[in-house]
Amino acid sequence: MSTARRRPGRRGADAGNRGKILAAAAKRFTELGFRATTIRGVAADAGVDPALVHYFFGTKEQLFAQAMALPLDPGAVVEEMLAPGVDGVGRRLAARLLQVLDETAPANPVLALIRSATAHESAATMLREFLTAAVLNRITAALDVDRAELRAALCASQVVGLIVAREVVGLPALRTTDRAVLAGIYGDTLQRYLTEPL
Amino acid sequence: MSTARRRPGRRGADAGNRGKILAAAAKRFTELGFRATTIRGVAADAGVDPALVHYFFGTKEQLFAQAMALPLDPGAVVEEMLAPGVDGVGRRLAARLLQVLDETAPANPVLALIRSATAHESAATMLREFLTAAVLNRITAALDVDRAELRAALCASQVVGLIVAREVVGLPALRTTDRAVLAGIYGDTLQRYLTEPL
DNA sequence: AGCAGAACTCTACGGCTGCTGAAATCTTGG
DNA sequence: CCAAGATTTCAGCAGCCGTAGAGTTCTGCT
Repeated sequence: MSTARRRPGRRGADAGNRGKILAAAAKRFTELGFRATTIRGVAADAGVDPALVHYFFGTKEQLFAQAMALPLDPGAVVEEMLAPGVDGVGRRLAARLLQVLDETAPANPVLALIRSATAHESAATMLREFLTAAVLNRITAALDVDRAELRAALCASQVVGLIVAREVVGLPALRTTDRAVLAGIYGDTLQRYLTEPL
Repeated sequence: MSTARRRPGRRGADAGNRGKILAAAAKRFTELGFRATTIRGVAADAGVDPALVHYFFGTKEQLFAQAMALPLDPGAVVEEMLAPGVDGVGRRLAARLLQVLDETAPANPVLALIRSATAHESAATMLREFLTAAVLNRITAALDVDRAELRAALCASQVVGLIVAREVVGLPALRTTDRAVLAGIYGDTLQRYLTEPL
């Protein structure tokens, strides 16, 4: 039994294999990071020959860039955080982050970048640019405070730490404690990093 | 030229290859994490045949455990943090952490565990136990506060975040800002997590 | 209808990995 | 001084990996 090999050649009009590959790649990259993700594994998830992955997306690095590009679109979130004004922006950030962590666990794209940044320099760069330029610098710029870059970095360090401590290290207290309580605690920290005198 | 292969057989009485292998393994594990470290690479650093690594330490996982066990001995540090009393314990923790990060960069053992925890479950467990049981729980226990486990986890999240943001992501502001300033900011956060009402 | 090209699979190459068994060499105890 | 044991290298197995090239089948245009 078993192999049941499929014949080569073009499939039906809307095979959608390109999309399946992209989805499978995003999933595996987010859960395993760059290095531990294999083209063969992605292809297996998508029900496709590994060579097809290469045919559509080129090298593994190009696949990574394309699979990770889509899930990261923080523009709308930033607007939403800033809309109600400066007061409580830290709290809103923390609450939103915890919500997203719960909803997307364990396949959070930022977590994917963190995992990959370990062994893959370009992922570290993607993550650095995403954290600062795409999210936090926008917030600090809108708040018009001094030492904006430092404030953004402080926030990033607490955000990253929360993600890693919860999802990678798996500290139990961060999983069991009520989300609203955590949002309050971390919100105070972020608010201080953003607007209080340093 | 080159190969200049060495003949097999026992070396001089105090070849010390076992120690060389252990040191090379610790270095590579700390800089690259578990997965990206190869036995062959460790052997090359130690100037030794890869098979000798297996002869001394068994599997790669056993080598990891033995190479990482030594650098993590936080007992004395904890005593030192608590000695002057509760006031300013957060500040002392932050200052000490930043100092150690500077001195050991980029080969910090905790960073090694973080890198490895990505792809290696036992490293995640080691890190979790090290962070909570070996360090932070001792502090919270000595402070006699409520919600000790949560407080320890909060501190761990900020500590881990600082390490990752600085050493893995490489946020510039965290490298250029004066160490004392950072120690003050993070010290306040840790102090709040440890002793303030939540 | 016919043809260009897109989609798809097969096979395979070269390289790297952890790990093993055997042989070679040295040290040490008797 | 010789046997037993410790250390060290060699050679290689089996298994992954990313990637390339050639061949097969289907779609869409004319």
